[in-house]
Amino acid sequence: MTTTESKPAPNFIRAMVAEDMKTGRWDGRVVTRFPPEPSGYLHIGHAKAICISFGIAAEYGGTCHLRYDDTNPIKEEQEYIDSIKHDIRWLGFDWGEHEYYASDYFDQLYEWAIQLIRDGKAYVDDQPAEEIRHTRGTLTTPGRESPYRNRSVEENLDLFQRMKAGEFPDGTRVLRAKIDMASPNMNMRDPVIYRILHQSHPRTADKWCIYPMYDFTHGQSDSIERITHSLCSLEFEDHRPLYDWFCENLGIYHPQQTEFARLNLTHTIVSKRKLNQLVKDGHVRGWDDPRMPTLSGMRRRGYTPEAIRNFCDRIGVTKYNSITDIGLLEHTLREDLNKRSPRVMAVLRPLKVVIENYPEGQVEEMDAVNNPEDPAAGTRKVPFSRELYIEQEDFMEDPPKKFFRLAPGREVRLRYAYFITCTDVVKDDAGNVIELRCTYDPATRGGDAPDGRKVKGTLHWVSADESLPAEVRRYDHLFTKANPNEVEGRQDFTANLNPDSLKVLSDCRVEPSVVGAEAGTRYQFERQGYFCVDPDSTGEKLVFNRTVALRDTWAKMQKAGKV
RNA sequence: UGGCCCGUGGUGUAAUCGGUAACACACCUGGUUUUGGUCCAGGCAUUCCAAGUUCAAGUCUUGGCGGGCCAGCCA
Repeated sequence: MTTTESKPAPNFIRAMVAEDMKTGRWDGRVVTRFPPEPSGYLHIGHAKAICISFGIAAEYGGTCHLRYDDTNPIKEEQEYIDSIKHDIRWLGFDWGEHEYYASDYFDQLYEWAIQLIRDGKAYVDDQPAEEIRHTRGTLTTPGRESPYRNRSVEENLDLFQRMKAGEFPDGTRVLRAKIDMASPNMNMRDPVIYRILHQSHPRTADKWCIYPMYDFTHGQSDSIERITHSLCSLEFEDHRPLYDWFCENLGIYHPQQTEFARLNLTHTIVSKRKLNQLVKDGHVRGWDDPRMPTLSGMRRRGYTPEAIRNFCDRIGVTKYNSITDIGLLEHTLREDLNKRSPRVMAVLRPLKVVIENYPEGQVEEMDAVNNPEDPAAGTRKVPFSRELYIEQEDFMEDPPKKFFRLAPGREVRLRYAYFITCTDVVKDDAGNVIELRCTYDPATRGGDAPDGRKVKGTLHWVSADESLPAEVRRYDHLFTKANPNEVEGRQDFTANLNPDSLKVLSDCRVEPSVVGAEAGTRYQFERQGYFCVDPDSTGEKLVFNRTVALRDTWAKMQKAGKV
């Protein structure tokens, strides 16, 4: 298998790790982690994070842990835990033995909470949520201290233990860190670190009715696992002081958190909440709908892990909030697919062609190259006969100057077969072209004219009788606008959903060589694009997803009005 | 009128201790071609602005301007 694995460009994180290795800051260790919350499916944005954390660890012979940040049982499910593992493996990464769950640390976390209380650095607050919100202050004004802030250690200990014992209903009390209600950083204004949630957990079942918050879990989990470089996205920058505060005040091993910008892609949404909404509201067929930017959707669409990894290597890593052109993703996809996909001929919108001077009942087996990029892929036979199908858009009755395809009186080449000339056009009562009458030149067998005459166009085709029926699902961007969040008035991002993101072509014909192809098999349909077999395929009818179209200079010319 | 972070071509990135802007995508030209694909050649930026330091500034300093994030008992 030929693939193009590009090297990741230098970036500030790599530079930092290289420096740490040089100075021996972590005794030569590199331990990173990928910490998903199992509350949804992984998407292309996660792929970037995965490539960074797993990639850097691998580069330095270190390890990258898979750790589920499962501290909120209200949102988390086993289904997500399973899909996440599957997707990371598919992407090509391996966490080995290092599969962890923050929930495995709940006992330790509880002990640390007790420690903070004993040290006078945490207290139980009886204020309701609204009151806590009110007294937190605003971005420009300091917060007010809770009246419960100075309870005795004994009372705090007692209350916290009773919270754990299930004596209080949800929302009635929380444990807060005692830091600084006047801090300009909202995260430091006595953050809530434990809340009461009488909710069964996918892993710990009903053992707990209090659950630690992210801030009280993440850094400590990193610490327990002796992570060296805790790489996360920019929105956690403001949380780093808190991360550091817990490590310092607990007196535990202290990893380095470093933030980078998350991926934004044009015409795409990468927000778990919004992706969830698309699924729940039925805008797409599920998490693995081929239009979704989820790894499962992209897999079903026909993306290769290599293409995604290459993409991630090329977008770089910075602290700048950028929006990457989805064209780059499509480029790395084509680049990979071009090298590995066997070529095949398929007609998506069939137009019948009858070769009048070709013997009735005769079928010839034409030799076709499987992959011009890979001689080792060999050749195959494609049946040719008197009645064929070509693409409707490959014929024009009154073509513009630069149209190189078939038209009345024009001669073109049928790929790997013969030169044919259109002699007549058959129409229905409505005036639609329903059939072409043509003649062929027997001397051009294989596609070359012995007399050296040239044709401008080469068309793909299938034999009417020998070809197989198929359905093709043609996808376009899920959102019409480059920035789907750009809406007017009260609209939300769904207002930018592309009504033509899925176009089903149900009367397609494919050459017989693909018979029985298994779901996931990829092909290039010559002159059209890359396609893969969808699991919806049946014995009677293959269903294909268009992974990505070939570059189409002709379409571009038409669009630019240069025709 | 708080704090933190960021600002290099249309886009995304690169540029060792300051040394005279590189790569990719996109776009435009042209060439090759039995895929209007691939491939090949060429074109496309005075680094947000303004001062300052320096022989020399994308890199350092100061001041502007612009953008992002933060007021969940989400992560």
